[in-house]
Amino acid sequence: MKEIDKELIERLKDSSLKLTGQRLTILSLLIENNDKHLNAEDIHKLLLLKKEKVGIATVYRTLSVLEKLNMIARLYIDDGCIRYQVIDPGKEHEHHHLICKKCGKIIDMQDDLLDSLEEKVKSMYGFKVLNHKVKFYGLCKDCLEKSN
Amino acid sequence: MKEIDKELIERLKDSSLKLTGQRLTILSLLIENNDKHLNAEDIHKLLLLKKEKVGIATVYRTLSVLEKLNMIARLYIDDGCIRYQVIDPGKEHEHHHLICKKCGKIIDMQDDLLDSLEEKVKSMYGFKVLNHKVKFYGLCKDCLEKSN
DNA sequence: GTCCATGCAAAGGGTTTGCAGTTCA
DNA sequence: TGAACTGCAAACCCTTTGCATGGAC
Repeated sequence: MKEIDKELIERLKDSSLKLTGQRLTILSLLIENNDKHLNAEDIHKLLLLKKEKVGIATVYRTLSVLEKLNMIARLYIDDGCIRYQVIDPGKEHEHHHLICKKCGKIIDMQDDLLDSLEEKVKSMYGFKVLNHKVKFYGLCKDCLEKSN
Repeated sequence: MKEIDKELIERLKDSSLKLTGQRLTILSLLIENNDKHLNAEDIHKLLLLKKEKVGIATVYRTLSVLEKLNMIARLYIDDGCIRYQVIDPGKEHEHHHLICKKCGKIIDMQDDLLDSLEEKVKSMYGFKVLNHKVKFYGLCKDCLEKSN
């Protein structure tokens, strides 16, 4: 059994929740497609493709459970719908994102380059940073090259 | 007449749009309450309080117009609704935000501390940054003090 | 006078909820 | 067995749209 599944089971137990096929399936799907930043509808469609019959309500409820268990995190790309990303247990922080304004591509940027900034925030505002979300909007390499 | 109103009129003209009382009123309201990060419903309620009769549809349409004219910007706080913030004409970038996980307070942080980071992004990913959104989640000064 | 903007109400899309039946522990 | 979970459909909320009226230029 995968490490992440054990983690899921443990956290479910801690909250007196049950392990179900649907929950496992949806978490696996999120892990497989973590770079795609799926929303509820995406997940539902992918499940149908895999011939897994899961109601859309269950998808929403499962996402809500996984979020509460701190296994996935909401990700607001400015396209008006809620997308999710699996929280890497080894990482304290979420990814940064590079979002191309032209083609809409979302690039993960894993480097934790903000540590010095967080220190400044602490000293200037007395604000203790626990997590951060950073999004850079601009033009990706491909679109930049095409526009030249 | 205020500088920002002139700006509005000019940008409306540039786009062959008209200046209306509603547009002026909503922009003023956004400026007055810029630290509150209003959403469409907030604005509608505030207008009713001021005895200004503006339909909710007009609020949405006005926000859309102001956004296209680049006078306000969407702001995704992770509470599922779209909030807006006036773009300071003198600033290239939007504010950064410090969001307290305990009391929900949102603190504007105007310092542009990310320039060096943007350069790194360009060299590492070939990604040209045009704008960025940075949110720090954590504990504000007050909540930190209370928890001690 | 012409085009754009508004208000109302209805439609739309994504998300949540109630309920009866099912599954997990 | 009992509490939690699921699927379905209806309800819900926020946002958008169509249309006739009103207003800016």
